[in-house]
Amino acid sequence: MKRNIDDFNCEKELTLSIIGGKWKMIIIWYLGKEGTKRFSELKALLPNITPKMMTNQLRELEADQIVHREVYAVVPPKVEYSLTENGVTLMPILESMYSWGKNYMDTVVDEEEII
Amino acid sequence: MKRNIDDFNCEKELTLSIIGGKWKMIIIWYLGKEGTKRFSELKALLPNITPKMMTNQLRELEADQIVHREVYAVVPPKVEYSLTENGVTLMPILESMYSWGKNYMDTVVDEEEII
DNA sequence: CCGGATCCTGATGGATACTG
DNA sequence: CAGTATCCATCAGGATCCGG
Repeated sequence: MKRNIDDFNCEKELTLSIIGGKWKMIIIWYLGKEGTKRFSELKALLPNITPKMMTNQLRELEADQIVHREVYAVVPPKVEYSLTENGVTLMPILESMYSWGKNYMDTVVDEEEII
Repeated sequence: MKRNIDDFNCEKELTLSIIGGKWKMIIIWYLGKEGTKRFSELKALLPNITPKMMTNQLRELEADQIVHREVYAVVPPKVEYSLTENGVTLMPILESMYSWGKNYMDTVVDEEEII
């Protein structure tokens, strides 16, 4: 993800650019809730994700220092992913978004047309 | 923004789909901080936005019941935008994202290469 | 078993000009 | 003043195949 500092109107946008990817929030969520996961364990939690997208999203989160990637030089290959300290600090925000969305669904969503 | 309920892994994604537009967060932010604004007042606060995008983003926020649109039948035309109660409840999340992003910038961003 | 390389598409956002 | 209309650029996300 190219990121130009001028693209941000303010710090909120930076935050959004980090968690805004299609799968990033659930990845962070699971790593935060369940701790360290191997590539295949994580993939098992995200039924519809392709390996490519997993790699893609994990790499971006790694570049943003949200996720830590630990490679073990063993056969068969073993790679473990976990949250960094920065990543852990995101959890409260995800919690807020979770409960806001939950409440929103109850009060608004079932009144409108969802395709 | 088309929104299919099956696209959401969980409620966080719903929240993201609401605030995730290019300009939505700043719009909500300003309406929350400064209160009711006319179209042109809001546009003046967002230097690089085009009228089309303003309309676009405001209409989506209106459909999601985050923003209220009040039209006055006068000449010249006058339209005022304000946050709904639902919109106001988003402010704490934006505050969190703001301070997280601020802190992140101090601790991480200036260490890495930003193009 | 993990994930890189390549190619492709549709949604999203932008420029510019015009209108009730 | 408060938008529309039209056209176009970009890129995140996905399919598929390949490699260490």
